[in-house]
Amino acid sequence: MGEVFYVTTPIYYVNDMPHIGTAYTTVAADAVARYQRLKGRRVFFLTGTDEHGQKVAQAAAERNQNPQDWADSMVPHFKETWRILNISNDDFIRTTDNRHTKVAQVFIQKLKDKGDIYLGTYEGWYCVYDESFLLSSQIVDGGCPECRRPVEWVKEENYFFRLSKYADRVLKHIEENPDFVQPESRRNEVISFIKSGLSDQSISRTSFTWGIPLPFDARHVMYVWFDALLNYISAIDFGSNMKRFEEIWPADLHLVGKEILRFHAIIWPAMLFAAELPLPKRIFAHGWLTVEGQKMSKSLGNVIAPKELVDEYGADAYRYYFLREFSFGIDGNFSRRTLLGRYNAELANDLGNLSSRVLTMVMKYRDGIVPEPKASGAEENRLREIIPEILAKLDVKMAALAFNEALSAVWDLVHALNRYVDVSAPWSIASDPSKKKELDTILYTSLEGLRILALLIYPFMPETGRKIWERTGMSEKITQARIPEAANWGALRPGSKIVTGEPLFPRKPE
RNA sequence: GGCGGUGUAGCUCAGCGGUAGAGCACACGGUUCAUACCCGUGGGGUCACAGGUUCGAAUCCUGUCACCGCUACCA
Repeated sequence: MGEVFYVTTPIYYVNDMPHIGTAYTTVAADAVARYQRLKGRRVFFLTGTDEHGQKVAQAAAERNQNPQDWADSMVPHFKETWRILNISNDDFIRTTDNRHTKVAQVFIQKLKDKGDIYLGTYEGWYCVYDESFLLSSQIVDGGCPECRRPVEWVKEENYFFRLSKYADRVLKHIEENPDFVQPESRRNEVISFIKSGLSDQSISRTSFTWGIPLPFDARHVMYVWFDALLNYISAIDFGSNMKRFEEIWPADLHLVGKEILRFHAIIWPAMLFAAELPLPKRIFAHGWLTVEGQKMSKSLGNVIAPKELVDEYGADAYRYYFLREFSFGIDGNFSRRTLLGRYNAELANDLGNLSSRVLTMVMKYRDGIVPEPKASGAEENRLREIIPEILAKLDVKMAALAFNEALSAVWDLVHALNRYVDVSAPWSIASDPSKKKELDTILYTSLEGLRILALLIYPFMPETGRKIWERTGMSEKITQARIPEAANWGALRPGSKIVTGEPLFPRKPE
């Protein structure tokens, strides 16, 4: 079971356009997926959209559209955003897909048959926007404590899921598996929340119809969260192709924002226990992004679309910035100043310039032909020795989802290469025929270092990794390369032809 | 109110019992292959504050202040 490395993003709610917060999760998931593929794992990387619920129905009604048309019109914005960010998802699930609604119905029927779902009545306050029931004590100034919108008094018949029945099992699982919910601070919050007592969850609605009908009572539609969580199994053919399902499930990693951790860490495991399915191996809640020190919100008008930044900096610089600047588990602040600063200092000056200077010298001194290296000296050995260390560190940091530290480790190689070139000073011996072998060795070593660097960069910046790889004269595709083998010294063949090109990251004015 | 976290160089943060660290910014030196880039060196911190434990505390304990998260409750 679960031979495939299965990584997921949340499915994004179609009422909002994708923004840098949405993309943050997806970019991180993509780096994980690409890194695992680079290591030779079979990977299944899933993202998608969450399309049911009252909010969608209302948004559609405001535009005189039916909900399906409205959702259909929103989905391309997500797909396009993932395309321009070079996201390598293997599938895109929509909760309005037939394959999803079928699975959701099969799943809920199974729980009903088991007696884990019962009919009850709810009377109380309800926030339409958040689709959540509220205690009167939670009401703040007559509004929802979360979104501040007015609340409604409702009385309706609902089906309930016996969450309370599984509370102890979920708690035990979280306590016995320290890696199940991360980071630790979030795990502690989840534990204390469960300990404070869980009540059964209302999982159906009758006040509107935009949802998946309950197979055992067509007057009800499924509560949007119950529906949404099931995307993780509907996309991999639960119930219809169990062979495939078992190859992929359980998920190795659910990446979520901190605001939806509770659904993933409590309700989802309880649902899986009820269905007698294995639990995901790990749920990681990342932090939120502020923009120039302020919470990102429509009312403040500071919501940033990824496209805006990609148009200016390119997809790879975008990806690099968001993975390098922030510590994944905690909140971070996006600012134009730090984006520009990292772009110029780390991408243009450090990496781009390194690539230029090495390739230019090979072109200039050896007509673009990869030279045959001779005996390694102390500086060559020093450079070569750090590569296994960096590989090891990269692996540890990627396992911890510490993308910023992983990239920092990769940049150790960038700096080491720049230092190597300086110390070796190939330009000082370029015109001395008696130093030909020495120059050959320096140029080969620089190129080979650059080639390996391309490989390590690839999960984070796929286009840049590919370009550098090809420019160093590698004819094999980087997509076929695997670490650690491809990171072994000496794969670059003397006699190959290197390629120069436009600067990878042209410096931008401050 | 309860539980938890954070407070370290101008900025962002790492360190979490053994002589204060990184990157950026700043200053100086080297170099000229390269995207006016790279490499090296340096200045800069009573590690929030006050007590305590210890041979020794940024690191452990207690208290205070500030900010943050989760949660509860009163009106």
